[in-house]
Amino acid sequence: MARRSDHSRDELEELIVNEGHRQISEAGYANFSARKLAKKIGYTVGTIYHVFGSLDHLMLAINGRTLDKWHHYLSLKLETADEDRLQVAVEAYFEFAIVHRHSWLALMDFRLPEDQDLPESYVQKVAGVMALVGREVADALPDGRKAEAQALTRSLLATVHGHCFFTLNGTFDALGESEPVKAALARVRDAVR
Amino acid sequence: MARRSDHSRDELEELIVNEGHRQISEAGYANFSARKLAKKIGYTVGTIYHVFGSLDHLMLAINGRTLDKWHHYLSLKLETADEDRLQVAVEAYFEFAIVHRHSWLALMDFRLPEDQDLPESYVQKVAGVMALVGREVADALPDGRKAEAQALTRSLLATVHGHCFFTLNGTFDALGESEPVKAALARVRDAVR
DNA sequence: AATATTAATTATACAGTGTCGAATTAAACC
DNA sequence: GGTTTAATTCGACACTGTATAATTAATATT
Repeated sequence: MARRSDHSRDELEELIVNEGHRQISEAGYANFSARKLAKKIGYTVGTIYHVFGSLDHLMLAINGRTLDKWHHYLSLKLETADEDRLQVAVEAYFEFAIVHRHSWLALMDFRLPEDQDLPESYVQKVAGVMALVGREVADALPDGRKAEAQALTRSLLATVHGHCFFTLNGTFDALGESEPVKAALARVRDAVR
Repeated sequence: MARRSDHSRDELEELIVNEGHRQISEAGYANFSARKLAKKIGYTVGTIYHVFGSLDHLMLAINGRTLDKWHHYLSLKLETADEDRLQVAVEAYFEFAIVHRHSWLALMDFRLPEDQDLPESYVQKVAGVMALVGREVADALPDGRKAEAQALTRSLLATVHGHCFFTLNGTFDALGESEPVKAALARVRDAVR
């Protein structure tokens, strides 16, 4: 059928990203398929293709949704934190990744073909998460070092990320690490003291 | 044909892993296919299936090969290093990942189904890399802190890994980080001082 | 030396996948 | 009411990993 008015273009986009995000959250990136998604929302693959152009673009939208949720989660946790805001940030980073394991890993596993680079909107979302953490890093830094805040934030994000990644992909299990959050926080403390 | 004597079972394994590793090195994990690999070495998919049982097991073998090469590379670099061995270790970590981009990323992107866990032989290889770095960390640590060496090594591996990962997957580009190795090394120095 | 056994290799089939263009068909326009 | 427009579906293509049955070459047995 054509130009069905049961969903506007925007509604359809929302519908697809929503269900796509749910499927990845439940079954993981490896088991994700556009056909299954289409069937679930009562459309055909062609429609998804028509709306997003390719699986890659759909994945960017789905991962973008994950970034939004992540930002929201971090922001919420930081809102209600008083003391030890760095600790809250690190813990929230881990919590989100562990609770939303599959969609968080999809964020890491998916990569665009080498010739394409990330769309600006996506980069903005990443920068948004960084800005959130960046404020805490800046606040925690002694007065003489405030200028380092930006660069240090990037580095600490990577630091925490590494610990989080090793936790989720089994490397820390293999190496006998049982308190990864504690370790990550210790590295952060080493850097801001 | 059957029981062809042009390759023994071991030779065949070696042949497959070798060509598989080469293909991933060149085209990346996403473009890897058992059929292409089989054709290249003059066999059929069935043979690969017969030898390795599944793509997952083949991938473990290929990634195992990457770990071997990585270990070898690190070990070589550390052999000829005198001063600043920690810096050499961090730089070598990055160098290998950048030069062998695709196979290094395959190491991170590939994941077994959730119910299976990594075979002992694979875990041993990961532990081998850790042991290599562990010695340098232990040496760099002040006398009073030698007991921390093991735990700290795990944490610093994760730290460097995070920086390396963000370098390769474009996150650092998005965040404006232009000297990731320097940043990683700074975090390491923060921790061992 | 001929035959029977064993197992490596191939052939074939199956149920999927993303992509894509042509054929529909519902809605909007005149 | 007829025509244009574009959303949706359909069908085809070239792949993928998996799996089993059919071959066939090497080995063992007689």
